[in-house]
Amino acid sequence: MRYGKEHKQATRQRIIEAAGRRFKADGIDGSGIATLMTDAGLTNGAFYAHFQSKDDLVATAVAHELHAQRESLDELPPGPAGVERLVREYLSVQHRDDPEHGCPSAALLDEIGRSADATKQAYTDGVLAFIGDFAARLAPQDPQSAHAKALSIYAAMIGTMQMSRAMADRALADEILEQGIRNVLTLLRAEGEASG
Amino acid sequence: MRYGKEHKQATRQRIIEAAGRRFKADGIDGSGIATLMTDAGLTNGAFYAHFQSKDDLVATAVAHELHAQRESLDELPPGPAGVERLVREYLSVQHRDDPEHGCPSAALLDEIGRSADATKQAYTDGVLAFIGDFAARLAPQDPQSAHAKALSIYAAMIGTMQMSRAMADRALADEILEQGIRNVLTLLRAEGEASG
DNA sequence: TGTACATCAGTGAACGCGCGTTCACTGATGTAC
DNA sequence: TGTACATCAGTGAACGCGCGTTCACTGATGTAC
Repeated sequence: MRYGKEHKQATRQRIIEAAGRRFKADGIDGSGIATLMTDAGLTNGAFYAHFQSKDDLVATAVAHELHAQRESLDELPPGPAGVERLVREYLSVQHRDDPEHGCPSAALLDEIGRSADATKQAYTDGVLAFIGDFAARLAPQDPQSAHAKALSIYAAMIGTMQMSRAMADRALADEILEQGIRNVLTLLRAEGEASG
Repeated sequence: MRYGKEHKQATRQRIIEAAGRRFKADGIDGSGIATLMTDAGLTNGAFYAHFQSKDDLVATAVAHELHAQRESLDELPPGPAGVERLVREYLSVQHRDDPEHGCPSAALLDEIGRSADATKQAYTDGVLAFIGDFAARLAPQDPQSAHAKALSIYAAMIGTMQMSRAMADRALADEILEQGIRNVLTLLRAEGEASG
């Protein structure tokens, strides 16, 4: 099996994307190398031709997930309508019931806090870039002062989503999302309080 | 070794409390039975005299952790000063750097969302009781309408703490806590918006 | 154009280890006489 | 009061299994001649 130059890069990318999904679905500790490689259509042995270790893949996948989340901002309409749509999509039943395709922070944040330095560094870099873009949408004329507000809103959405996912009762879980939407929209409309 | 009637109950309680701390420090998936039992001063074999399975202990420990968090509310002074102290203690550097003795939701919420039904049920019951007491502190004359506000604030604090713990840079992590305090105090002072 | 060879992405078995769980056993204590 | 026995919380070795990681090997393709 000898392939063109792009082939290995494409395989690596396939592993990263499959791993991102699997991590979000089953957790980092809950996802083994053999499963991750099967997801990518390969066998376990090939893993170490692409990554130094599981930690290496985790950091890479976390960076990729946040990059994708950041890019998804580009698909929103400009202005407050776009931000409101983001909030409603984030705190939706669809997102809650499909963590595999959802926010990496909502799925993995407490585990990332216990991870190796490289993973925390990848998360830190990724979240700062995401929050930067998010702040630019909140206040295009003064994104810097909107940074704190963007971060508060992101943190609130993460906590709310995790709480909804942890509920044993579906009606209650739905209610938490609805209250979360109202709460975040209130935060959005409030001017400046959290940006000091 | 034959002991009095209280002995076995006391041992069980010791396992539950040690497990709560270990889970919060290393995660649920990251804590093995042998380690948990060593923490409690026992050997692995004794575990199944106290619990049906690891899942059984997880559900029991989660319930215990939320009960303890609820009881910690009793130590606060009454009125808004007590609530503000809660927020400042929750979003403190001490709490961030000592997850072992901290909030179970901040340490474990995404993992609980992926756990067995019994664990989610224990979490649901525990969090409702905690939020009920918290709401009573927010609005002693109308705790029911404060329920949504209490939940929003708790979710925001959880997300903020997890975010701070995931930062690779300590100054940035500290800043997130400070911004979180300002944000939550603003939410507290806002009247009614999130309680519809 | 046809053949021989080098490359190297991917295979699959194996490594030692810790996992959750089971079980035959121990031995300090409470009870019976 | 002293001895024999029953109890049962706790021990520690073992179970099969999946973990992260290593490695000798395969075999399709690109290159050299």
